[in-house]
Amino acid sequence: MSQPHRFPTIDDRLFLQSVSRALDVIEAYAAAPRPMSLGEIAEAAGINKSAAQRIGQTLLSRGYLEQTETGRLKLGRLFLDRSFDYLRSNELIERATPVLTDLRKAAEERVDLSLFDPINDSLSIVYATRMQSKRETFYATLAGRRQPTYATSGGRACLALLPDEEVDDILARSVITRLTPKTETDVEAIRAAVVQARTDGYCLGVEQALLGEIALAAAIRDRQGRPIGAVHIAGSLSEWTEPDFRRRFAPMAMEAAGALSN
Amino acid sequence: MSQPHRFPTIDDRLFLQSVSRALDVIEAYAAAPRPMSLGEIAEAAGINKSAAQRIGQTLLSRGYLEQTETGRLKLGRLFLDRSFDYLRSNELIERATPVLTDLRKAAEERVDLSLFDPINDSLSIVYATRMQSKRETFYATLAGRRQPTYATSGGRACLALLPDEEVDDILARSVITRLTPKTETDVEAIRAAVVQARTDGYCLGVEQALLGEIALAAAIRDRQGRPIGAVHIAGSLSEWTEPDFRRRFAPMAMEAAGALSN
DNA sequence: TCGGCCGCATCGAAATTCGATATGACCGGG
DNA sequence: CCCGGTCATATCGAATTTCGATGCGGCCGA
Repeated sequence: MSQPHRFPTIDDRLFLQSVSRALDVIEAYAAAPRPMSLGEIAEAAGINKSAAQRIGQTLLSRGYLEQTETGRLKLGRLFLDRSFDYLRSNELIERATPVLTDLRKAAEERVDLSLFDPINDSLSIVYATRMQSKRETFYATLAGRRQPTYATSGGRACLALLPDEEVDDILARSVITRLTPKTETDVEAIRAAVVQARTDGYCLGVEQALLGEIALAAAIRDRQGRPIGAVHIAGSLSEWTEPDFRRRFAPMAMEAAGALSN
Repeated sequence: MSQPHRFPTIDDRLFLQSVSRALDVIEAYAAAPRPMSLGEIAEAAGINKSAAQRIGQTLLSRGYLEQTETGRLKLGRLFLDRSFDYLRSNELIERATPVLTDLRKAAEERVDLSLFDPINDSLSIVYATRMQSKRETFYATLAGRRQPTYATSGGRACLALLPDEEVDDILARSVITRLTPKTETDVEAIRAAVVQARTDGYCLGVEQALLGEIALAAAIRDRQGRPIGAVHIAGSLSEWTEPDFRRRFAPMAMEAAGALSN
């Protein structure tokens, strides 16, 4: 999922190998976040066992890894602390919270804030705030979840704010896979949805990322008019038809996104 | 807040200085999560400017730090990804999500899952899942938030499962400060609340951590009967009297915590 | 009982990291 | 208008720290 982020080119002389390898280790858990032995860590992170041992001990002593009864290593809860620091430091998220709370109350459906992610090549969006409705799947409640830009209403709403070349570039670099049987995989169709979103001011998607889900999002702009994130409203197809959902929630999402734009 | 976690004693030969210093840097943002210059980072993390430069560049190139327009460094959104991995890897959290969703629906108040944290000396609890009710303050919506064990209903409910010596030890090591004007700072009174929770099976606190808030929690036990976390229900004093809140929510919290214990 | 993997430990070699120092840009004040 | 301070960035020789091969005893399943 979160593969190659190494864009700010860096002077090799300033690059700390051991730090980078430590990051490789914690990122190894992204593929399968289960407890691992040193050997497994070494293989998953692409390092030797000695390095895994040193990094493991260091991260363990600092609380970023924890040990199971059998001595295997798993991710430590200190990552929660760091993500808290991040959320707290993000001006948009802080500003968005009361807006989303109101929106959640008015909509009575799940409301999310996602961040557009140029740092990760704009290929994915990250959910930063999630406000549940009645019943939700596990993942739909978790901040930090990533989804491909091309497949989510929020990602498409962000793309709609970019010039055609950039949209084409992002789509070209995207590995388009089916998240659900309904996921649109035809680039032309995705492009059309983006163009539609440009005139509508929001984007609607049906079962694009999750079966049974209808979602609608409006992009949040920065001072230069570039997308920085999106406000999502998501409901169940068992309760909503597409026209009803659109009519009811499009204005709400756009209003919230507008209030957060600047 | 999250100060000295270095308990698993470690063989110095296996300790990676540069990794540890990199962690010092990212933890420096816990004190004040604003963008920092290299000089500020160096001072906050207790390292020299050269080290700050190297670590900064390395973390930047990996996405764990981001750069403002002015070149200052701030926390990167990749911490969201890591916390997602952690949440996803935690068996209790996964198991708790549907239970909490139901509880949230039934209670119509804020519902939280907190983790008791022996790794941090049991001095604090961390919120792992937060399910908002109508209106909430910013921090009350964020996973990763820490609160002192002694001051929260969840922390006290966990303490109630421990033998007296351990309770006394934890309270003795706690730096007791007033989070609100109503925070109980008398150790004897806290101990009494813990004893009360032992017989009640839950713990109730009024404005202990947040003004205007009434909170109630029941502890989750592991197989050995030791506390691993707590289910919280929190409401507003403007809507609830203490007896009503207790009568209505104590059984619900205890049932949920019981279902998650084992 | 054997073989393989486990965590844990050791150690010499040297690559990697260290930290002092330099450069040029920027900013605000005198 | 030109200081003095701080900024990010870059350089470099020294040596500390990291590296990785190797060894140990324990555990588990065959």
